Amino acid sequence: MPSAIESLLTSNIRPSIQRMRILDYLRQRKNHPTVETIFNDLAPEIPTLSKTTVYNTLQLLKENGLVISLDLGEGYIRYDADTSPHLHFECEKCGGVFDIFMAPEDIRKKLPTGFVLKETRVYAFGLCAKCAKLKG
Amino acid sequence: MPSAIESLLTSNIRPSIQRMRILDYLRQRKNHPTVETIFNDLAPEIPTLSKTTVYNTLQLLKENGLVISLDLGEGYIRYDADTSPHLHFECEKCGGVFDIFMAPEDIRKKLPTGFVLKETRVYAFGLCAKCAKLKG
DNA sequence: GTGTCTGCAAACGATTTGCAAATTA
DNA sequence: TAATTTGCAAATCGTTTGCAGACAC
Repeated sequence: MPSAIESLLTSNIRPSIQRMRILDYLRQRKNHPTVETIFNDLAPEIPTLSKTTVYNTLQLLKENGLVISLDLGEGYIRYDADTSPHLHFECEKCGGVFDIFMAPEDIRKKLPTGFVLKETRVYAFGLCAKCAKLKG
Repeated sequence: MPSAIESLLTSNIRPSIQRMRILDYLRQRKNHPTVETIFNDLAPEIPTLSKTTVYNTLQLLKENGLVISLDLGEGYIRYDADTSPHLHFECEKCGGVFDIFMAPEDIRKKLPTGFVLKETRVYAFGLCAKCAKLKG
């Protein structure tokens, strides 16, 4: 995995402090954070940071394939620096989002004749192992 | 398939004109309409209809399992009176949403030990057969 | 210096909420 | 008439946009 600055330069993105830190943050914390979370966590070390910059940067990173976005119907969008094909499992109890490495290509076979698959979004909801045990 | 009024009465929902027409509309047009579409199409025949009532009714129908909702990340929610397990294929060209009858249960086998699957949302994006042919 | 980036403030738009009038049992 | 339903208007909130100042090459 190339460093954040290397990844940005490869995509011809100017490696500003804000962009490097946001990409680094997403690569370190793999818990699919929201704009709100990213902003709150980085604001202390970048006091002048604005949410607009977080939005702008995430859109830029997404356009360049450095991150993907998840819309689990919560009313906001989560971001993930792991761009490999995998699906997301949201625990309905703790709200945690877990990565499940199944090939979404399995869906391709089921498509009607002539359809062309470009992207799949597979979201699963339920309980993670921890919460399933605790459940009364 | 019971009639709209029968389905409402079975769920102990008062069968108002608005509720019957909205449920009927969803059962007839299987194109996964939005609140906007439903409102615009029904407003001529129910001149006093408000969007609030469409929102209220859809929420009520959803809570009673008479419809399901789809969030394809478009910024608004679509509704579907077909509550049988199936996935949705959105054509990136015409925007149409097609039903694909694959068992989402296939995902269950891939979950880590201890995880409990409650719901799956499988969305596929690409081109429908018609648009794939037209594509230059 | 010229173009890009940042960030404040305002705008946007789908959805939700408050509440009074209308409807139904 | 008492409980429910409707629908207007305002509020909400994540996200987008306009633009002026800050920064980089």
